[in-house]
Amino acid sequence: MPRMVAERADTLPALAEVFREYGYEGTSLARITKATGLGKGSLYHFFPGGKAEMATRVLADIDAWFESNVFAMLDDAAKPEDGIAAMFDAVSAYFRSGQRVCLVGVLALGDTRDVFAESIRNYFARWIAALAGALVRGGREAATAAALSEETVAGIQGVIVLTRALDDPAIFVRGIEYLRVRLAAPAGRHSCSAPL
Amino acid sequence: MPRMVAERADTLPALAEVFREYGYEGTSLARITKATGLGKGSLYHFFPGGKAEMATRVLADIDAWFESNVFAMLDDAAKPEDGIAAMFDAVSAYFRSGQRVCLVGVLALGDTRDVFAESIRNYFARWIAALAGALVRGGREAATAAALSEETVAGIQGVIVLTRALDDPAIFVRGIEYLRVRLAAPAGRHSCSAPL
DNA sequence: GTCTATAGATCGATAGAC
DNA sequence: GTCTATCGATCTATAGAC
Repeated sequence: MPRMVAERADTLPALAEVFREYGYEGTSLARITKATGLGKGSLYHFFPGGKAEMATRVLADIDAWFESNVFAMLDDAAKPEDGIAAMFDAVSAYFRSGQRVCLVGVLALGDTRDVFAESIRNYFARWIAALAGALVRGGREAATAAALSEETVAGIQGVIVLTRALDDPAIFVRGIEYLRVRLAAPAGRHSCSAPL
Repeated sequence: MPRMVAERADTLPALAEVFREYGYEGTSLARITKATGLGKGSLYHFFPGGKAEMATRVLADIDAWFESNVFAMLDDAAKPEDGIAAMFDAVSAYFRSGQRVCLVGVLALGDTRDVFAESIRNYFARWIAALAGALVRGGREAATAAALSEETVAGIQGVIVLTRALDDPAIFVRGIEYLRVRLAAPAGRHSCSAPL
């Protein structure tokens, strides 16, 4: 039977939401105690390294989620196009049509980038590599797959920014749909006429 | 003869750099005094509204720069493809191949988004509209131009994020080149085979 | 384990001398 | 105009009662 009392891992989703909303510098311990319902004593019991450790553990938690729900599908789907479709579905749900921000991207833009550099790099490099692998198994040339996967992952980050900037989830939906169609386009050249 | 003593406008570039590097919450007055060389007294003389006014004026300054160096070229270039080429050149130089971050994008992701909502919205909406206008004059259909311009502006934001995340300016260069080629592709359909 | 109290530093902002 | 001094609030982090 799961404990009602929080374990450290139970606090991570709430923590992640605070970091996403306020960024690293904007996330104060006061906001964290409010979001988690835990006092500072408990927080420092779970995370002796303080705020930096909280963010590190959140990043690891996010990475694990993507590993299970996105990267693994790209690696293991019997039909690579199914894995790619699953990726877009998972991403659309995870980012709530662009109303939820990518914490890894937020940290990449900030001045604390160096502190979390390895986590940030691994997350994006793993994502790009997994997508490129699926594209290669789907018949693309290696160079084309590498370029397409890089552009797709960047494109997802871009539509999140633009969706937030214009406060219009339709931008996210259109952008993801465009990226989806582009990857599904018949192989041969870098990109082909997309029916948009 | 220009005064050696700083006017308010003279402080804006240094201010912008601090906000870019540290975000809004991460930008302290201590960092601002260090970057501008001005004491708090002078800063509050120039910006009675404090940090919020500093950020607002910086946003207006950025918007003016893009208006002169990007949007106007898109609007007024005799040949629209020249305006688009000028846009990519200006953007590549401005963002220093992705090593410099887009402050408007950073603010769009943060929790202070609401405070600067109008500036953020105007910046991106103006950019997308100007680019779409150039594409239409270049022979694209209105709907295609609207979609392409939205995807291009999002794509630029995305490659900035990814370049910072992987700390590799080559990603920015490749991404911009891809976007450039895509917009230059012959009209007719949404996108065409790009020679990448 | 979880809390309250609080330390010590830094925050944004103001006052007043010059 | 620009500075220093300083305010009260808030920050991260710690200490110690329970």
